[in-house]
Amino acid sequence: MALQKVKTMAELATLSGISRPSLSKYFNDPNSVRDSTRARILRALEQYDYVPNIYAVNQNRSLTRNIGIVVPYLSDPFFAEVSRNLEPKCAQAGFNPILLSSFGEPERESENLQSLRAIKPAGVLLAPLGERSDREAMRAFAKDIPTVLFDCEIAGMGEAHFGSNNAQSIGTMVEYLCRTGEPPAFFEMKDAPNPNAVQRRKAYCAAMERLGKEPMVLCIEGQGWEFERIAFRAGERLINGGLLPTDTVLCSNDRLAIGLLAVAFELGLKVGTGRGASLRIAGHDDHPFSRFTCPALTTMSQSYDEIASATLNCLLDIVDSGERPEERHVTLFDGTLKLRRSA
Amino acid sequence: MALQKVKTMAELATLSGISRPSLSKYFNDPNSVRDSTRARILRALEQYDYVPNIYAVNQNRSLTRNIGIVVPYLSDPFFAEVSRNLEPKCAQAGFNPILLSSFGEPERESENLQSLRAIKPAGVLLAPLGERSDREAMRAFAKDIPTVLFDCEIAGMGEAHFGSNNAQSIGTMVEYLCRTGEPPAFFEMKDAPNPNAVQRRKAYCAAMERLGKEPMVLCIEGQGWEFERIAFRAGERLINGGLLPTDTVLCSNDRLAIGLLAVAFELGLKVGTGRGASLRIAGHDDHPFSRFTCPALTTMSQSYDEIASATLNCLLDIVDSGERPEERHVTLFDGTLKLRRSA
DNA sequence: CACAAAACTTGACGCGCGTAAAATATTCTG
DNA sequence: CAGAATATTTTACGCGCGTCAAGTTTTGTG
Repeated sequence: MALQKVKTMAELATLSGISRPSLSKYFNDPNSVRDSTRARILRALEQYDYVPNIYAVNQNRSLTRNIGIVVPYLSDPFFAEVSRNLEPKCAQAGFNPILLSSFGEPERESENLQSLRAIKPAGVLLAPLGERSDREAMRAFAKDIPTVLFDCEIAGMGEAHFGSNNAQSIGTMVEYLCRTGEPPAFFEMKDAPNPNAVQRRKAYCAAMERLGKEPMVLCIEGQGWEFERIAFRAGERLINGGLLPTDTVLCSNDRLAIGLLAVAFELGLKVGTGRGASLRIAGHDDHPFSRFTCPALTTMSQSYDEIASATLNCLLDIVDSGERPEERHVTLFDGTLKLRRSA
Repeated sequence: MALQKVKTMAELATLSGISRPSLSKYFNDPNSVRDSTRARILRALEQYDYVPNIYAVNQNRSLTRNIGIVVPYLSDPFFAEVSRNLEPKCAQAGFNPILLSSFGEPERESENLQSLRAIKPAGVLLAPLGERSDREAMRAFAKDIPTVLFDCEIAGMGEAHFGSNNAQSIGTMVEYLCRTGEPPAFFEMKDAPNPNAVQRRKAYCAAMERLGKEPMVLCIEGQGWEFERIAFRAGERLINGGLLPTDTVLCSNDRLAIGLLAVAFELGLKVGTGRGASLRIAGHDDHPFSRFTCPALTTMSQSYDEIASATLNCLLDIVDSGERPEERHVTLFDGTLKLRRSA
């Protein structure tokens, strides 16, 4: 703790007897100097408290060691979890993650990209808001700075995309629900803020038709990201009005399912598969709270970790190689069925 | 969109006919130049696409316009909400918020403070992990950089503290529960990671004694931040073992209550105040999900917004004035009772 | 209109570090 | 151990901007 503070590299150079360019090389890549030199530097760093001034460093580098991470909503456990996975991995690769949330607002998303520009990041991991995103601004951004999309796909945007295989996961769920009871209706928001929702509806319809059933889509009104509340209100109308076409509802995502479960409970409907139950509800995403709903929610889990890792690795490859891939790759991960009590 | 990109201030100076020092003054504080000059600069900025290089700017400033925000857990809706409130307010005050989450790990918290050091922020808003925080490192940090604590108090640390008035809020809840039914037992984690928990237990005991009741503390085992799961397991044992001393349980926070509600449901216990209900459960925090639990959770709400604003304003005052306050102020906000169905 | 005060321009230096070129030292090869 | 190959040191410049000092212009006052 009694380390002597050293402010500049030049000072450290005179104190340690190592030339400043060598120190500079070392801090840019410790392996770029000879073993013996690295040992000497490490010894010096044990003795003196020196950290390179990041502002001076970045001023002279066209590419910084920053990686921007832009997500639509930090409160959403999916993105909180993804960012948690991402941070240490960035750090380990020698990059500095900068986390920005758009809080569901397209203006905020554009601002985030704008402020990232000022930071000159080596690359950006972007989960776009979706339909409401300013595509033009985003495209311009992705052209200047290597950008990899995850979660939400926007065709042709960025160097690659990583997300969940909605066709597979919704298909699996529909197949399960049909096998074990009445075929499900599909519960979704009309103005879905996210292309995943559209893909999931299509996957639902395709799966139903494949199984020879008539698709039943319950398209509810509602704006914004307060999914639970929107689902609660709509569910109230549907249940009270006797408008549910079947006793099984597959929700486009867990947060809608949580709202629907809440209103079913409040209205005295027993949800589940056992005797006495009059409604089955299933979700999609394996939201952290879904195992604590009443009853616990049957859902499709996506591997947060897998998606996060793959996205980051893709970006790191691009950054390290210094060249953008010619082809844009799309990688989708299969979900797995989480069988719980609600369906 | 056809704006000509201008890279340096000098270039902008020659193009616009305004001297570079004047431009520099303008970018540091638009009001520091004469109205007519400002108008000319603004006109130039409409014509040319210029943004000061933040690295060059910050290199020459001892105090940057960055504000660090360090929270224990971003997945936790309280902090997600606080950070959402904070971001635009920082931006409006001309500061750049940098959000860092410690993900419940003390090492990560120390690393976050360390990396903030490198960024030389004007100030930091810090919600410490609590007991497990590295106090020595934190104190050293707070000595170097103006730091204001929120949510979790650590005596004497930082310039000020803003949090919730646990004595008032728990007192209010205990009083309500006693008035409307059996006196509550208090459900909490044994190794609470946060001083708020300790304060809440004390507040509970004090309130019970004030009302002439015997405090009943249910102290459950469990480590980490997976509160729902911990509460679920412990609740299972308590309920199955018939170990609940009363039909009313006040949980130290909503996430514990959510776990307890889930297990009560699973075990077939009816929770609520109506006839047929055999258990009342109350929480604390007004977690965003608490209105969608089954039944909806009665809890104490804290004003996220108020706490966030007050904390930031305090820091901005310190930063703007450039002087640390002599006295350390502690401000606690009262909670309000959210009466729902669970108690 | 004269004069002082305020704002501006010109010119110059420094911040801490990346990086290039040339000279010197070290390590490796046979 | 000689010679080549590789690392390091020395020296020097530039990055884009903050900021200072001196001189010039503009503004406001009586």
